[in-house]
This record gives sequence, C-alpha cells and structure tokens, in this order.
Amino acid sequence: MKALFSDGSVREEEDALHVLRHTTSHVLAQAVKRLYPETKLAIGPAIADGFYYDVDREGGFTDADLEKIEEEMRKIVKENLKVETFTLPRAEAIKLMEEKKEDYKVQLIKDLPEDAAISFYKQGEFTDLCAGPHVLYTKQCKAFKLTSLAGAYWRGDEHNKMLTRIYGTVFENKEDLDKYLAMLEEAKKRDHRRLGKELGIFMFSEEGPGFPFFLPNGMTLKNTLLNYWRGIHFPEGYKEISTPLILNKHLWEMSGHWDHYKDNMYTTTIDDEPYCIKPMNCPGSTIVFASESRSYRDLPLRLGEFGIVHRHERSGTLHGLFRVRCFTQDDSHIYVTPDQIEQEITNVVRIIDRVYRQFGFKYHVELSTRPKDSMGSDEDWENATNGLIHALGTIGLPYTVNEGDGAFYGPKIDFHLEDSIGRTWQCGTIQLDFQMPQRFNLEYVGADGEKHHPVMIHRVVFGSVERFMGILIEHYAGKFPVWLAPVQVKVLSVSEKSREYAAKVTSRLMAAGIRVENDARDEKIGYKIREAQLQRVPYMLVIGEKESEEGTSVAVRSRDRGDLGSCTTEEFISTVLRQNAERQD
RNA sequence: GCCGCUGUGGCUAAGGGGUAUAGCGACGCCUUGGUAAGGCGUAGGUCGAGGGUUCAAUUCCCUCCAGCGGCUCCA
Repeated sequence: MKALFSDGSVREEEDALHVLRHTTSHVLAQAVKRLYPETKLAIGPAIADGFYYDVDREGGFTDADLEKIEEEMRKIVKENLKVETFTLPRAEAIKLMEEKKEDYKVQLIKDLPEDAAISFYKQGEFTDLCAGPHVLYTKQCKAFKLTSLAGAYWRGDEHNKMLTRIYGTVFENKEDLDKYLAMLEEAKKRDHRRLGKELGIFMFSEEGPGFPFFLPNGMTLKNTLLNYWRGIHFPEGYKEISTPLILNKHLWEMSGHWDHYKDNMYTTTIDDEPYCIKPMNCPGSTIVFASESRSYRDLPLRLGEFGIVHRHERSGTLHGLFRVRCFTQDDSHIYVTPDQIEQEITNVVRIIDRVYRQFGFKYHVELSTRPKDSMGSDEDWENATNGLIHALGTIGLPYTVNEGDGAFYGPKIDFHLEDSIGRTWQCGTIQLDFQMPQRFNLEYVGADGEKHHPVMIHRVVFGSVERFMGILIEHYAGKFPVWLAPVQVKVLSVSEKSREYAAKVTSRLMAAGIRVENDARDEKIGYKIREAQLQRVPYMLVIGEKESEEGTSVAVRSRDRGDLGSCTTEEFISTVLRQNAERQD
C-alpha cells in the first residue's frame, strides 16, 4: 500500500493494515474534535487488531457518544480528505500545540530530543503530531468500526489522570472487517467461561468473587491433568510433597513476602497469633528442605507440590479461570549447587516444551528481569540473570526481555500461551533464586565437608492449573481428546427394550476403567445424541434392539466423525483404552 | 482499585411508573422412538442488594455488590 512518510515522500509500505489503522485513529480524533472541540488528545496508535485514541474530556464519553462519533467519522471518510505532512522546529511545534491547547501533545513534544524536527500530519481542518506514515486519502479508511470504550491512564501510570480510550478497528475492505467480526463471534463461543458452565466444569458464586468452584467434570479434568503431570515428573526425579495453606506470619516476614507481597496476602489469627494464607509455596518447601541435613549427593533435590495459593487480586482484574484469587500451582522447588543450575534449567525447559507440545500449544518466552521492589544484592541478581541468559542461549530458545517484571526474589523465564482471541497469558515460569536459601539459612554439606547455601529454582509448567484448564478449554473449544474428556463415552439406549443391555455395556466399560455415563432417560435417540454431542462427548454408543438381541456388539458414533457403524464391545473398549493411553488427539 | 457498560425464574432473552413475558431446562402424563430437539400439561421470579422520588418503582435517581470490555497489576 502507498503511504505518505513524514519526509513528504510517497512510498510503498509493507504493513498496509498498520498504516490504515493509524490513519483511521486520526479520523477518529478528527471526529471527536469536530463534535467535542474541548476534548484534548493524547495518543492514538495502531495496535494488533485495530487502533485506539486516548482522549481527555470533562465528563468522559458514553456508548451513545460512540455512535455519534462513528457517524462523524463516516462523513470524514466520505469527504475524502487528502492527507498531508509537514515538519516544524521544536519551538514552533510546541507553540502550535499550545495554541490548540493540546496539553498532552505539548508534553509529548517536550520529551522528544532537543534537535528533532517535529512532524505533523494534516487532513482537512485537523492537524496532529505524528511520526507517520499514513495513507493518502481518508476514503481508504471506510471499512472501520468503533468497538469499545475504556479508561486508560496517561502514559500507562495509574498515578496519572485516567483518560478515555476509544477502541476501533479497520480493514482494507468491508469483507475483511465482517470476517474479523464474525471471527470474534466464533471466539466467544469457545470462551472458557461460557463452556465451563455449559460443560459442567466450573462455576463462580457472588459469595466468592475470584474463587472458582470445580464441578464433577472439572475435577475429572483437573485430576487427569495432575496424573499426567506426575507421569511426566516422577521419572525425572521429582518427589511430591504438600505443605500447609496457613503458616505463621513470622515465616512470611523471614521470606520477604510480608515486605514485598503483603498487599496480595490474606491473613488470619490463630490463638491470638497472626498467620498468613500462603500466596506462594516456596517458604513451605524450604521448611521441608531444612527438616533434615542435606548432602551435595542429594542435589538436585526436586520437591514438587500441587500447592493451592490465595492471592488478593484487585476486583477489576478477575477474569474467569485466567485470573482468580485462588489457584493450584504445579509448583516445584529444585535445590541445586551453583554448577548444576544450567543443566537443571535445561531439564525444566525440556519438560515444559514437552507438555505444551502434547497439547499443541504455541508459546513464546520472555526473560523477566529485576523489578523495582525486590530484595538481594546487585551481584546476586546479576549472577542469576546471567545464569538464565546463558541457559537460554545454550538451549537456543528465542525470547524477548521483559524489563523489571521478575519476582521480588529473582529473575525468571516466562512461558506465555494464547487464548481464543489471541490474548496471551503467562503459564510456565522458571525462577532462579539466591535469596530464600540465605534468608532461611538452607544448607547442604559439600564434597569439601563444608556447609554451603544451595540455589533454589522455582518452576511451574502449567503455571496455574486453573488458568491452564481455561486455555485448554478454549484451545479445544470444549472438544477434549479422549484422554482428557471428563466423560469419554455416553451409552444411549434407543428405547426401553434396550435399557437392560445398555446398563450392561455401561458397567462393562466402567469396569475397564473408561469414564462412561448411561443415558437411560425416556427420550428419543435423536434427542440423546444431540445432548451428548453438545456436551462434546467423544463417543456415543447407540444401543437398540439389534444390539440387545445380538448381545456382544455396540453401534459407535463419534463426536467428530459421526456414525462409525458397529463393532464388538471388547473391540470398542480396547480402542478407547489405547487412545486414552497414547493420549491421541 | 480506576473508566465505560450490564444485572429480569436453573439458562438465554423480551418488556417497561399501575408488582411481569417467551424459549430452553426441570417435573408429570402420553409416546417405545435407530444417529443433532415427539406431544400435552404443571411448577418455578420480593425483576442483584439497600436507600430515595412518587398515590404507586422491576421500570426514574443515589449508594453498594457482582459480571463484561479495557487500564494498572499478575500465575
């Protein structure tokens, strides 16, 4: 697509959508200024699937305003204004924006380098500070739609004023826009919050905002995942422990949590003593480590725990199973000698990759470095961070750096997974920690007969089992593979005459260890199939008079492939058991 | 927590100053039906909670709670 660059030249620009979106954000700002001239403009960039503009107006905006703005934007598009650009020296640029009373723009210019020439873009009566590039005429922005209204802090800092952010999207033509909107509709159908309810996996109650309830199907899914986890980890030398939910407050003071994490911690009192409900499992694990003397021969010591943690998250941040106040971490704390760090991190990365591959997940990796609020010496942090960088380099894993997002006790490697609409959520993480072993005075006896502090690796693969389940639900759109399906087989009797044999088949499958349910209701077979299908049960066994009389066979219907014809019950059982054992999709 | 929106039987929704509708589901009866909804009937709601305005509030106003989309924060 041809684009107008800030040097005044018109050249081809690869990322057509980006340019188009950026220009449409200007069209949005222009419409807002026409309708509400007192509004001050902040920033208006193109983003992954659209654009936004942050604006500041006394009283804000409502959904009704959005419609008016959209209408005005349509006019601007129709006027087909020519987009022009010009540059000004800094002082004049500031003067221009001051005249227009665009306080935020003035601030933006003042933050640019002293000697920079400041570029502007102009369409009709509207002029905006902008680096460009832009499309050539406003008519190109016709396939747009404003999508939502939100608050956003000036410069992303919650101490600053909250502005109104207007979100929209635009495509090169109406078909693409409609396709995108239809895709969003489709994605809504796989939303884990909706499917979680429909499939009887989990629920929430007003009595406990952010605290999920797991229903029978959800517990089956969760336990299946945990057993899969055990099957992966035990052969890798992990041992499983369990530590208390509630521990004395002084432990949390010692670990540093009270200093650095207390805003997220729930507390209680027992016998007049203050206690904390654990937000992390590490202090409990250190108590286990310290409970007996350890030798270098015991290391790496890999202590795993399905730890239930409670964290106070701000009410506006809760989001289905993705962001809760109580969740299960598939946690492990690995105690190593300094020269075991790299090998052990490599092992963990391999496990995480193996697990994510099992589910066919795409993921990306981030290295999170020292946050502002942290503890420990500069030297420790540097060593730990370099250790992670070195390990990542050795493995050859591509990653981006997430500055200042580490844990308060150490840097970390984060693994992010995508949900159904492309938002990413941190799941796996590997954290390198020199602090806890010092704070809790953890020691092992080295080959030299001296005592040494071990290094602690905190790591999770699923991350939060709850969040992981949410991702899984959306990934499969509820159609779990046989090995994960809460109900693997549904037996459907055609009529009363086949009830007895259906019950027999059900018990035979149950005895074989298959998760099976028998639908013996007085309903037509089509109705029962519809229901089982909506519940995404992988296999349905249709049991009618034919099967009852024959006595050894079943008619198999697959959720994905429809009627498969009949086979013997034993054949069917071995098929399901094999798919279950091999974890086939 | 902040900004905007939403909150009606188990679920999905309609309605709107004169105390409520429908579909699905549940239950009962009839039907015994072979691969995605058989028929008839019955029950079920202090319209999120608390205040206010009004002769009268589920409807208008305020506060709170919860949910949704974002921001900030994070597994």
